[in-house]
Amino acid sequence: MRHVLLYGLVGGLLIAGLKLVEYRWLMVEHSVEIYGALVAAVFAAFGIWLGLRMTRRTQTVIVREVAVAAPVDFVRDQGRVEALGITPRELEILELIASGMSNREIAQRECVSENTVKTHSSRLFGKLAARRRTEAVQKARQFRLIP
Amino acid sequence: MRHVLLYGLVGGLLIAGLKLVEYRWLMVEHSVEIYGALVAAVFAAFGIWLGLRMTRRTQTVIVREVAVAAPVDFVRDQGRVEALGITPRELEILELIASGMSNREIAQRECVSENTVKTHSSRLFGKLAARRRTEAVQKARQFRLIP
DNA sequence: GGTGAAATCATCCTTTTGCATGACGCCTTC
DNA sequence: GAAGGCGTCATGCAAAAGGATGATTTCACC
Repeated sequence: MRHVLLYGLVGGLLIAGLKLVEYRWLMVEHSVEIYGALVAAVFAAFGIWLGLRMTRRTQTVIVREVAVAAPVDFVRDQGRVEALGITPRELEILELIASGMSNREIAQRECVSENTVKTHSSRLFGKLAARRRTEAVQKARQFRLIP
Repeated sequence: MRHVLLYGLVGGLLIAGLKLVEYRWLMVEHSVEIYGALVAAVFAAFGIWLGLRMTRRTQTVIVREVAVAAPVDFVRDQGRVEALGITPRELEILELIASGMSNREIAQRECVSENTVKTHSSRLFGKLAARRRTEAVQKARQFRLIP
């Protein structure tokens, strides 16, 4: 880390500086205790500063999930789809049923016979354990198969 | 702060300890530089530790609002209800239909005859301009009459 | 005390839906 | 090439749903 190198450098300079101070400038007889205390104080301050510096940017980002009134973009529970063994075609029919169309209308829209639609919806009901289309729609919505 | 007092105390003890070490135990002629480096290292470490300790709780809590599937508390569009002239009873029947029940089941649940349920739903379909219960449910949901 | 909305029930009839069952063609997979 | 999933279509029957119409009761409101 850059700080450590910087720390070492500054430390060395400080020591040298203190030595100079003792030998060249003050020329006073300081006791070793005072000398040590000086060094200690300087380095302690520097350490605290370094510690603060190192931890200053330690911002703990707490992602709090807040219930925001969001137009929940629908995502299909694909796992459930596969778990129930619902085929893509059945899913289409399911959506059309949920939109309120009759079997006949669905048949015309999808260009298949009404019997085919009946077959699909029957299988769908079986897989959803529903006995009516309204129940199928309700359960499908619960299972997040349709919006 | 408690930490500062503790720091001073430990600092004094350390200095005293180092003095003892120098005078009583090792009795070796250490250069002032080494002695200073020792003290510096100890106090620097202590300072860093103290700095870390002091700033540990300085967590900047950033609350990031995340759009989460908010079960938007449903509020019925009472205006629409009145505009369509839908009666409370019809609204009840509508909810039961939307929950996937058959006319017979609704009749039993509400302790009325199946014919009554049929009448209610028929009127409901008329007011909602729906020809099937699934369509009625879809439109009612669009109109925010039901969740 | 009459009026009207709301809820209840009925009857007849049609349409829709649901269930069971079988079959065929097209793919992919083994 | 056999097996199985998927989509397609059919037939027959039973149940459910829906439409039209009329009737009765209750209750609030004028």
